[in-house]
Amino acid sequence: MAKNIKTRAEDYSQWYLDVIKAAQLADYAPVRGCMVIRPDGFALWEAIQRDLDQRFKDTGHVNAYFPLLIPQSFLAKEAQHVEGFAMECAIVTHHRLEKDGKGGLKPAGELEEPFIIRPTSETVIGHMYAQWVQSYRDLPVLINQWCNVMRWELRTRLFLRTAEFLWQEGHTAHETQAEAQEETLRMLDVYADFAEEFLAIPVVKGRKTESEKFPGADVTYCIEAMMQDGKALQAGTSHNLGQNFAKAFDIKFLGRQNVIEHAWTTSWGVSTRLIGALIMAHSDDDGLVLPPRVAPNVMAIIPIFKTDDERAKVAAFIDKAVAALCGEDELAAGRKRMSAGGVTRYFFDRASQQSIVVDWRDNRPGDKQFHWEQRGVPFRMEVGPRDVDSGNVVVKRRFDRSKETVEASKLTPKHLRTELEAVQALMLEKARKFRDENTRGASSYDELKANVANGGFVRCFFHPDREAEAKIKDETKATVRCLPFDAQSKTGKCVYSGKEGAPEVIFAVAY
RNA sequence: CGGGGCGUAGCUCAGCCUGGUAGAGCGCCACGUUUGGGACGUGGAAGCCGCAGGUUCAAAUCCUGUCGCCCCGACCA
Repeated sequence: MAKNIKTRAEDYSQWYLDVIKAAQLADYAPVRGCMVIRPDGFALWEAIQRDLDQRFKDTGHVNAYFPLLIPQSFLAKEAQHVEGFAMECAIVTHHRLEKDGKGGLKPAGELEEPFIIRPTSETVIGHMYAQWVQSYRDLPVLINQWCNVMRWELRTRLFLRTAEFLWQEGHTAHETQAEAQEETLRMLDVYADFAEEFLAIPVVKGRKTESEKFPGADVTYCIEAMMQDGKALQAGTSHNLGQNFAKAFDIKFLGRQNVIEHAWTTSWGVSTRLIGALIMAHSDDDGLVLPPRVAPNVMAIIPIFKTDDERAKVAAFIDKAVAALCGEDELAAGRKRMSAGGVTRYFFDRASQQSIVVDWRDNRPGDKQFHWEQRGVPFRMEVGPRDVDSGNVVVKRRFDRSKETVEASKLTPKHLRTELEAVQALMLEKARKFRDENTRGASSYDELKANVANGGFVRCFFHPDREAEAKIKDETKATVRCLPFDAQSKTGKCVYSGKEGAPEVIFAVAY
């Protein structure tokens, strides 16, 4: 048992924080609510970026960058938007610092119009699109940006909700409502596929209720995931903004019929919150467990030796194994590479930047086992004199802690890839099974209350209604996570009002 | 922003009530013995006791303010 990690049963919140700390994913910053994403945490974000970015490009999008600061007046141009975000904006009111005469500094020039630090970029992007779009021939505009945003949240949690966070926000403008809707759903599918295929997190696609939708959107779609404590986590959103922002920012074009029309826009985003989801969906009481596709290191090799002779023998064996897995060129390149603290790194796959590490640190083997285990590395391989003599090695699988003795000659890239893919599939399957087992129904309000208290998702019929939702949240802590797509045709008797014709919804306590 | 807990070495914490030389375990460094799942011994480095005021001959300790963290709410990706 890990001595630096509380168990999930003991204290789930503490477990989450302990896992992050043990795996060195993030640290608290000196500024309230902000975090430092450490290299091992940032590598996860880079992996997410690489895969998602390709999916965006594959669907025709391009990247650009818009500024961090937004004129305060922009926010006010869309009524719902300002209402949704005003409360959580950080504002820049001054520029320059000057000496305050007491050995310190004070802000000097007050700005004529304050800037807000972007909480999201619909407004500034809308402003620019208005200038770029003149004709229907300029449409669609399909731009994404990777950036940071800031929301002055009252209560923060590493990765799940920090004041500043990293995300991507896609912003598109279209000629017709139908095209915008198609785009909104296309990107929701991109997110859902990504979550399942890459992060091994099963998600429910659905639509948000009026009270949960994005401020300024006509309709918001989302993917919802279940964490191991049964709580829901919104893992991504895609908004059809209708003509709301186009009207607020004058995104107009001359249409095919020679009349001026407003564009139809969408926006969609996922954030570093996904790293929180990754941790809470898969990790265990021993620490981080990473789905192989996300893992920066796919295998850690732990040499075992006593004497210099043994060390040389083991090193030669490991070199052969690395050459077989990563290639001779990479073995040579890896030897020349600077290595931090005795851990040498060899790229197993240059495209995904995933590597195999050899832990030559001057620690005991047991320490190294725990080290890589807590960091979620999918496979660990011990190589000692006994293994060199027998030609077999023991490969340990992080996902289920199983061990396998493998003939060294079978350690080929193909073999490792097959093993990695097998774990990827098993992890998705396990998470899906957990979610399904923790999804219940309810035919009455009492049953809804009882099942929500059990944790997990509750699928039931319900007429979305701002007041009823607020009341239910008050009484059960649960909110409508979405109206799931996979149940849209069915209607039934509302658990709250008793009225017929209610759509199916998912209730859950959410992060 | 409301309620609760807490800021003392890199980490976890004791000391505070009753003011008077700054402590432990883990980690870190050196050396030795070790090394197939978190080793042991010896020696060592390491702290403006969160920050700012106040009371006092004297403050980690008492008082005021402030900042931050964790948990529970409200808000939210």
